Amino acid sequence: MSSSSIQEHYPFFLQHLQRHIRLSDDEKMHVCSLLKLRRVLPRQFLLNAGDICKFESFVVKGFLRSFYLDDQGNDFTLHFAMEDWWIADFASFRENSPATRNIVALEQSIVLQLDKEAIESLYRDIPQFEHYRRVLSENVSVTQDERLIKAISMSGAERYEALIQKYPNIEQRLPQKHIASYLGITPVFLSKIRAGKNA
Amino acid sequence: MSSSSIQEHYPFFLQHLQRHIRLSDDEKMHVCSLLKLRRVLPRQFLLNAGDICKFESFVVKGFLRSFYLDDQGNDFTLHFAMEDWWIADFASFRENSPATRNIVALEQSIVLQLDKEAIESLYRDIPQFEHYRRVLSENVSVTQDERLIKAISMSGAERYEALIQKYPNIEQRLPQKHIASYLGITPVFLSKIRAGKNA
DNA sequence: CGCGACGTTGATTTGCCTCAACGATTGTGG
DNA sequence: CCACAATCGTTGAGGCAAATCAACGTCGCG
Repeated sequence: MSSSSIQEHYPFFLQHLQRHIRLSDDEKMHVCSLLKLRRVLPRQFLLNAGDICKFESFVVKGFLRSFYLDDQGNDFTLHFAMEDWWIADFASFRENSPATRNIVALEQSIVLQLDKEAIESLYRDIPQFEHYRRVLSENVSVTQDERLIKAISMSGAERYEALIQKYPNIEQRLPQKHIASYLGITPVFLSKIRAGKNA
Repeated sequence: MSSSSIQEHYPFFLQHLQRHIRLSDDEKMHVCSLLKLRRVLPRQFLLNAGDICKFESFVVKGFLRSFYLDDQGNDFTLHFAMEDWWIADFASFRENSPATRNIVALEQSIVLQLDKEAIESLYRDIPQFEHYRRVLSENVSVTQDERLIKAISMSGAERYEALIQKYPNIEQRLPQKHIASYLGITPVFLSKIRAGKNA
């Protein structure tokens, strides 16, 4: 049934790349040749905390979540990733250190993966690639910064408002408890926020 | 008195750069020729919210703080910068948009500045520079990520502990109210945390 | 059908804030 | 050089936002 080949996902990936850099046909082929296809089912883990994160994963289809479990078992959602996003434990990936986060699929998903060797070879062979990664990383920094301001300066209800403002359809794709853990509040409290809104 | 010239600070800056990339003598000269020296006195602003951030500033000496003021006048410390660090409103710098943060000197400080034009010319002339910036930006992302985890998952007291663990001498250089606003708590509450510790 | 995951709602507790008053220190002008 | 104001940290009283605990209804699934 779903035995589609990796090639059919190249255009989507290249479209993403070309929003940042311009590549020759040879270069496009080269990049694509390094990609690995991986399918994950709902609830399946792409990365377990403690393991070393060997891949960065570009989401072609689906929805994933990275989260941190503290010693008491509390679940903190760190990031989501949907189509056109990358996800990984970047600290673990860079340092070859044990991951502090888990990554799990919420929906059946398809990702394209690059390992460290592949990325480093791309830095060598395609100068533009370093530029692409630099810009991407700067985007992440800026986004993180905004999120930090929100975490510190806004109330739970305000953060919820800001989130559904930014991602209006996130409530369709994501159970409330994960939205809550992303916002840094309990599901119970999120439920009360939502109840208050419709009063 | 303190009419030292910019040249005397080149070695410190180059030492920093060379921790990341290797440059020829010509390239070193070129980079340095683009730097602008700026001195700031305690309480003097390097950037006002609303203005466009025209420079990224590398701290040669001193201590600076970036902070966000919300509509009610609450002061949230976003970042510090001491010797060997960069500071700027990176979102404003990249987009030429009005800054959302202020940057102010806490001590008499000396910074070396690069404007956008300089940085873009360095991307053109020194391929290594893109690498340097990519790595730097990744470092920022990872650090931010850690801070976000802490903000969401730890109590005020725990965050305080983690901070003085990481920067043991920060209490000497920084008034408590700024530490508090960095941690996302009130100075009053920080004082009580500290009182509790010595019990 | 019955079990487990999820969301809701209410009662209670707690972490942190606000407000206010008080020393200690610093800086400033007479 | 002293007097005064301003800033900073501390401490206590009271309040609010959000957590915890617990009970209940709903839904999807074995």
